[in-house]
This record gives sequence, C-alpha cells and structure tokens, in this order.
Amino acid sequence: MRQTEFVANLPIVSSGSMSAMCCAPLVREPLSAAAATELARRVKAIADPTRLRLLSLIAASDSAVCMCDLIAPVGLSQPTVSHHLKILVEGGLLDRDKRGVWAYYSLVPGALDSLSAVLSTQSAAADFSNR
Amino acid sequence: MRQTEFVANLPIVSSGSMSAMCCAPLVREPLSAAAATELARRVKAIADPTRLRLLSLIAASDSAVCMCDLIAPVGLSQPTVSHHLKILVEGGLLDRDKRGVWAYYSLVPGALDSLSAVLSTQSAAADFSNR
DNA sequence: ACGGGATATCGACAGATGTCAATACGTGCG
DNA sequence: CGCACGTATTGACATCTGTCGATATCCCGT
Repeated sequence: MRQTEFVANLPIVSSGSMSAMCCAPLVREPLSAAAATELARRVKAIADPTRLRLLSLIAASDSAVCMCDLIAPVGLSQPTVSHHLKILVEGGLLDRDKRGVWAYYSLVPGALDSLSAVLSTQSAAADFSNR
Repeated sequence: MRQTEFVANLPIVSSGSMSAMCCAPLVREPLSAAAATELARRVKAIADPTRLRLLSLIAASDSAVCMCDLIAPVGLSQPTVSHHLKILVEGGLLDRDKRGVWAYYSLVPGALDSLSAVLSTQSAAADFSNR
C-alpha cells in the first residue's frame, strides 16, 4: 500500500476555504469532510425519483402548486407525498405556504441554481453573463 | 381529497419529449416516471459525502489520480473506497484506467456539467456562451 | 515459477430510506 | 359547536446503503 508523491501536497482536511453560502465548485479544490457532508445533505434531497418529479412539477409551474394537485401525478399515497415534500423543504429547495387548509409549494429562488453551480466545471460567472 | 382545476391540464406521464442524451431541465416540463428514475440514478451517485470528496479530489487534479492516493484523504478502508469509485464509474461520472497494477481515475468530460445543466433554471445556452 | 503488493469482490451487519395504513391536527362551513 | 376534509405525523416494515474484514484476482519484479 504505497502512495505516489502526488499525495504529499494533498490537503487532507482543507478547512475554512469554502465560501460562506455553501461551498466552492467541486473542481476548485478537494472538499473538506464537513463541506462534503453538508453538500451531500442537499444532494440527497433531490436523489429520489419521486422528489425529482415533485420538483419538476412545481418548477414547471409558474406559480405555487397545491399539494392536492401533486398526489395524482406521482401516484403515491398522501402521507408519502407529504414526506417527500418535507424533505425538499428541509433541504432548502421548496417553500411551503399554508393558506388555510391548503398547502402551496414553490421553488426557493436560486436553490437549484446554487446546486447546479457547485457541480458545474465551467466558470460560475457564466451563470449570470446574459441576464 | 379534491384537486384544483390546475390538475386538469397536467401531463401525468409526459413521455417521449425529453432529449436523447438524458432529460430536459427540471423547469421545462414535469419529468416522466422513467426519466425521473434515470435522473435519480445519476444523482444518487453523487449523493454521498465520500463520493463527493473523491470526485472533488479527482476534479481538482489536472490529471488522472491513482486510487492509492485516494485512500488516505478520505480516511476509509480500501474496499470501501473501491466500492464508492465503482458507483461513480457506473454512474458515468468517472473513467477507470488500469495501468498494470494501478488504477487511475479521471472525470468523464461533460458528465458533471450535464448534471449541472439539468438542475439549472437558467437558459442552458449560458453554459457555452463564453468558452 | 514464486511471492508481494495493488485492487476488486464477497459476506455480513448496522443504520438509513421509502412506503403505507392509521391517526392526529387544524381549518372552515353549516 | 361539530363535522368534513386537507394535511402532517406516527409506527411498522421491507429494502437499500455504507462500512469493514476476509479473500480473490491480477500484474510485476526477482
């Protein structure tokens, strides 16, 4: 079990160098254990077919979507849909707006783009270059 | 358990409208069940702190990285690291290049950006606007 | 050919996850 | 008030997942 000399200048725990809002792009520098755990928490929130469908149903709509309209499209029980929506809210991807008895869900502005930016290997500046 | 009229014009199973390479951006239209399952499979590949660290270690390097150099940074056993790398390879994110006894891993060009593009709510054209 | 070392696979196991039925909670209407 | 209904929570359960030690596989130098 040897290592190449490359390992000598590898930061085992590169702490305190990521941006405050979340973390630097993956290609910039190796993630610290803490940063990786935090990023994984957010990625796990969208790592499920049902949650991706819920997200796209809401994202494709131009206004907040009532939960009652999300149950039939995904074809699962109401508690299960509620469970997935909760995970998306806790993951910072959705906003819940309870109007009386009804619960309306909408995208948190910038949440998906923030995840997208971390994954991108392109310069992050391109995201806002045109509009 | 009622539904608003909004549900009337919701595509329950919008099939056959996604691009061949993978799938349209989440904001474009609701994902079909099949497309969501396929996307989730790729997202799950990066939905783990260890795999994110491995990915960033490799992405931050400008050349392929020997597996022997990946064990110490993540602090896990060799079989576990091998397991995670296999998932990343099967997820289409890493390339494995076995040179004799050593295994070298490198990013699959465009794999991360493809994931990033699906998540982005911005126009995908921005990704290539400047280089 | 032999042996050592790098990597992959296997088996086992604890803990996380997705799902549902049952139930609790809360709001608005009659 | 009391009931109906939309939503959230709970409990249970099967499955998936991450981890390790042990072992198999494969290459290379001696």
